[in-house]
Amino acid sequence: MAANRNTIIRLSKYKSALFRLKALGFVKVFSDNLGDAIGVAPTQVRKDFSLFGISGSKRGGYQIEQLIENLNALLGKNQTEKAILAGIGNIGAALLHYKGFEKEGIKIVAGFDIDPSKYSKEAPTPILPLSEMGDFIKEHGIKIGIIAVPEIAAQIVLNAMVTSGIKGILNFAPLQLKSSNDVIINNINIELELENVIYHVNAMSTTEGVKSN
Amino acid sequence: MAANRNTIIRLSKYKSALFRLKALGFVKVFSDNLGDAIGVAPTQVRKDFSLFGISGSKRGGYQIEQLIENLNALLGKNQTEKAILAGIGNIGAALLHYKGFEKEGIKIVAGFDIDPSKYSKEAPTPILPLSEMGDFIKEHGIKIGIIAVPEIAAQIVLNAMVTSGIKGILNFAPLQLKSSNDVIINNINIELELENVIYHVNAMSTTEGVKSN
DNA sequence: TAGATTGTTAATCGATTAACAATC
DNA sequence: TAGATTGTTAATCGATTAACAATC
Repeated sequence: MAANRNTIIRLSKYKSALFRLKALGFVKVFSDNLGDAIGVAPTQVRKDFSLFGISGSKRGGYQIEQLIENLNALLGKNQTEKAILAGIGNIGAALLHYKGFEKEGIKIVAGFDIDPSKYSKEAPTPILPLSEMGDFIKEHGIKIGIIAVPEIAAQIVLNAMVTSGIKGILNFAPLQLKSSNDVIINNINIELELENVIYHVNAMSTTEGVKSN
Repeated sequence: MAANRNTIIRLSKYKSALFRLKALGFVKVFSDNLGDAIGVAPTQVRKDFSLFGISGSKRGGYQIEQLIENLNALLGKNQTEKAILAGIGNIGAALLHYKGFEKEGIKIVAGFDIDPSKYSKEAPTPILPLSEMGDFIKEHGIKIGIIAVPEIAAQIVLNAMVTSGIKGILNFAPLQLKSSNDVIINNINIELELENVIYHVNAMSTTEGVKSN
């Protein structure tokens, strides 16, 4: 009934699809089109919108422009969201330079690491000692943290973030992090996702007759 | 009933937890412990195992060593799995150097890009022209591909992979890729996951009374 | 108007959890 | 044996989908 994780993920997907449609010059859209675009049933689309009080017109579908505005308001994309990043290793450095965040209104305002050779206080996005992270979070009122430190350090970094006021975390360390339930943690475990692909590929080739080879 | 995505993800998580328990010197484990470890109900654990014919002993729980073996066999982790990577940008380069795959028996055997300055045929993991990807896949019988190219190139790269025989894909380009249903595609959309965290943080602070601030 | 599409209620489906007999 | 834990069936829960009245 409520706004569960999958519902929100779908809202974000609708928004991406709407931007693409808008870029193509479309002005209105039907639940049918939008369903096709993100691979769900049209009823699902209408149900999702109705859940958040977004309505279209009975015969004319939804106005794309207005729908985007509604979704932006809902997803909190009307102001830029500041985030910090802990761990400037492989993944961390990639995230730091990742272009995709900007268009979603997300800005990584600082990175933190324990390795002094990584520090660069004058960079556009400064890299600072991990020991300064807590103060930085408090001083700038940051709510969102990204964890890209090694597995062994992840829980400690998490605790430091939460203690200083972080409320939402995207975690790339390959373990299930735990915290009190007034903190949102979203775990992205790349190994696990790849392992999952491999499983399904192998399962497929054994179940449904081996092809070619 | 069948082995859906979430079930497999849980199996992988059990396996990680079991490795940790084993490292701590434990020999056997109960569904209760394992449930705690990955945050699910003990019944869920037993159900999952029973689904794959993994059984314990009525009074003594499960032998960790044996359980790991069972899970490895199931998840196809008994032999190394070869994968290729398309797109050596921020994310691609990070994945190329990512240490986590090795311990899961996954090896990226080659990277591909269109930028000649990225090529390095002699590197331990060679970076080759994207145009050679198809032949490489066929020649080495690769089944798993990772896509880390820009959004605009993703569908083309996907098609090239599938045409050459790739059966499973982990996609980091921020769009929902589509293919025939004998190809497994697992989309990791980092922006979307972060946006999701932000939504829930904002939703929380408005619903459950703003705290401190 | 007739036709098409929304919005919502009811039905279905699938996954999780509870209950409990079997048994170590 | 008594107590604890598995394995599985039945119940519950939640999310998706179908159906259809309202209406543009």
